[in-house]
Amino acid sequence: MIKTLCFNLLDEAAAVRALAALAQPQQLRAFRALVEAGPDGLTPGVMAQKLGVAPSVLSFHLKELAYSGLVSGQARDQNLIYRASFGHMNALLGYLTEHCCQGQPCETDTALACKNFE
Amino acid sequence: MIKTLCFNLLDEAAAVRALAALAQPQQLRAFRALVEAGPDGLTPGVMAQKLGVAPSVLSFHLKELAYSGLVSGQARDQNLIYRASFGHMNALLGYLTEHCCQGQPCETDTALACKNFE
DNA sequence: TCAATGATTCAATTATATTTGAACTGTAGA
DNA sequence: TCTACAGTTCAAATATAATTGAATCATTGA
Repeated sequence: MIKTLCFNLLDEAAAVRALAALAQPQQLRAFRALVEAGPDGLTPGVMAQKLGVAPSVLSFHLKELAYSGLVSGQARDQNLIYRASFGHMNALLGYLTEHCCQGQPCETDTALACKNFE
Repeated sequence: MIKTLCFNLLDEAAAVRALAALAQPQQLRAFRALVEAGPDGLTPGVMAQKLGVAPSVLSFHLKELAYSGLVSGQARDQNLIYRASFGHMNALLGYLTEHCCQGQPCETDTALACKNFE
């Protein structure tokens, strides 16, 4: 059965922004922490502790991630909550699948195939 | 039916290298050109023309791509042939699916779902 | 209102990436 | 052997990204 969730494909510039955001180790870790946290998200304070980085550094990296579209922040009470934008991550995977595997072995269902071997 | 092709998951450092390689517009274009070209690959000369970049610049970018594992080069007659390493690209998609979408909407078959809407 | 907390901003520094153009290497054909 | 061709390498210049620490802003609780 096909899931009904859909997403827009990115253009090259958007894909490059998203890739660049994830190509930075601190940002990749920050993003993964948000993915793990799921829809509840995390506050910058908690993340800074988890990741062991200075608040200003984290703030810088979160801004980069937000600019790339991969995370979003929302004020809530006295805290901010950041969340992974799963739809955008999806769109990135869609871009890569569409433009970087064209007609090749990794097409369409390889990711699924992989699942079966892990 | 599950395809039998498999690939190793990347570690964080390898994933960052591959993401960084694709996060550079020239490199992304070079890689896409190789993906398009498929198993036949392309020579640097042809690529330089296609992409409109100086040979030394292309050489630099191909080296980056090769270092990341996403392309490989092979001497053949008087030319070099570069090819996309589809298995490595696969491994990158595997890493992203595994570590950046955990238990979220984009899990497993969303890429397929996307296919149905394009 | 005042201090404390949570987070961002900014300018300065440091570190990395990218481009350029010239020099170099290896191979093939005259 | 000499020249031409296909690519790569290298040092220098330029551009961009990441870290630091201090200053700032907004919100809460006393």
